[in-house]
Amino acid sequence: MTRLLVVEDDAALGRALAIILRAHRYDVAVSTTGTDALQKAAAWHPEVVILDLGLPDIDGMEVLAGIRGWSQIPVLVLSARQNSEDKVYALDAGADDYVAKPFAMDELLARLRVVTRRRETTPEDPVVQTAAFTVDLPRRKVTRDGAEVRLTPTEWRLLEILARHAGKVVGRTELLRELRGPNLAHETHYLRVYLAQLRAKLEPDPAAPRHLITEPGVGYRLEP
Amino acid sequence: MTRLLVVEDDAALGRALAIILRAHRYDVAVSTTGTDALQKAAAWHPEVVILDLGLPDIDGMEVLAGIRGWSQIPVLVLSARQNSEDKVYALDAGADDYVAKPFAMDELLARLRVVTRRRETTPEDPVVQTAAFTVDLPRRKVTRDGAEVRLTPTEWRLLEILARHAGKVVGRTELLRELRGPNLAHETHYLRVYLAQLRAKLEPDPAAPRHLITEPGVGYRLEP
DNA sequence: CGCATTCCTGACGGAACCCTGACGCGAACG
DNA sequence: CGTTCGCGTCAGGGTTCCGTCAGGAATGCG
Repeated sequence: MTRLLVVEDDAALGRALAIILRAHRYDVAVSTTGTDALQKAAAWHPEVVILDLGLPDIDGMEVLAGIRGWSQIPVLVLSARQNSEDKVYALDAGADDYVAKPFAMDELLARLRVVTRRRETTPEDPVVQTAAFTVDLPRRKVTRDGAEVRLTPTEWRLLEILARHAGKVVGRTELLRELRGPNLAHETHYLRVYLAQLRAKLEPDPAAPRHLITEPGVGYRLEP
Repeated sequence: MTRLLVVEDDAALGRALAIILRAHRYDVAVSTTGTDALQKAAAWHPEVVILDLGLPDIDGMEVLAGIRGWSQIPVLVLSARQNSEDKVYALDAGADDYVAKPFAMDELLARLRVVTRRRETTPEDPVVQTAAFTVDLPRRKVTRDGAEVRLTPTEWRLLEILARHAGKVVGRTELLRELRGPNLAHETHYLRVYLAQLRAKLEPDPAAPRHLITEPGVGYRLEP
């Protein structure tokens, strides 16, 4: 769930927003003051901030500046001011969007999706580690004792599948389907050859594998 | 200068926009039809698109979909429709912002700065360095041993994409989509030729590349 | 209109890789 | 005790993939 910080001094509106946003599967926290907002932003690390500029203690623009001082998280500004001057000021100060009140809820939700969509396209980096080697899936790299290991495309795809199911057994037919398509899902010999190649490149003692383990009669398993 | 494509069927408004935007140091091209917009987007590779939804030939939403089919460049939608329904539809279809007509020019410029700002900050470091050469993305320059290296436009675009994903592998199809559009995403030979040209200009020993590395069967990678 | 640069395609050599076959070994089983 | 089955190892032919060179087409510039 996406963590979302709502900064809104109007308690009724804040509660309403929180309810609707939670219904749309956001993990919502609400601040009613600027100081609390800055504190929550630093401590809770929300992934998006909805910021109403009208706050009781400090100016909303200062809250924005305070956040931008150390973070690039998306900030969507909400304000009663409609003149373009204020919009320009907020947008140039680092806001990712500006919605004037009164606003349509579905539009706010859509604009929220826009700013969060950008983060999602940057996939997280799942890295699988074992005692002997490290598999970096997004970078498509395998390192052993700090040095990069060169793998052929097929070797990599095989290791990738095992790494995605790290710790679990992957059936032979499933592996072969991914590697060679559904028609040749019974050529188990093919797997043995490539498993041997992977072990030769990655295992300290290829004859006694500790991480690329075969489950007799079933398939193979990558043990972290 | 930031390349900016304005898609606007109203010739007078299009010209006015172009003049103002050029005064703000954008490199502007104008399309008055949807087909021309799609063609220009693929051929000219603008960095931002301003898209009016009301077009004479094809629906503006289809233009948006056409661009989103192969590129993630920011698209700022301009429309006379004010109801939130249309806004939600466009935003969810991949638009980065939605400005309703009539609009204040300074607000449009501010929102333009927002979407371009994001592009500039996406790479962690806008300057990618290797042991042999330096790629300065904002200045569009490559230096090697202190001297600037002259690159052709295509060579630069290729290097730019690799630099944006520095350290990570970029798939062949992704590279070709960015370079030549979605239809020719299988001409891998084209990539080999240009990679060779880049290596000849940048690598100390082009026969044994250390930074412009090929990942067999997958794509290429720029190693810092 | 002529020149220069750049873009793109084709042909070719070489290297890397994929896949298959043959064989050895140990365990399970009758 | 012999057979069978599954697994691992080694090696080699065929093929794919990559890099290089070259040249015509297209484009931009003076």
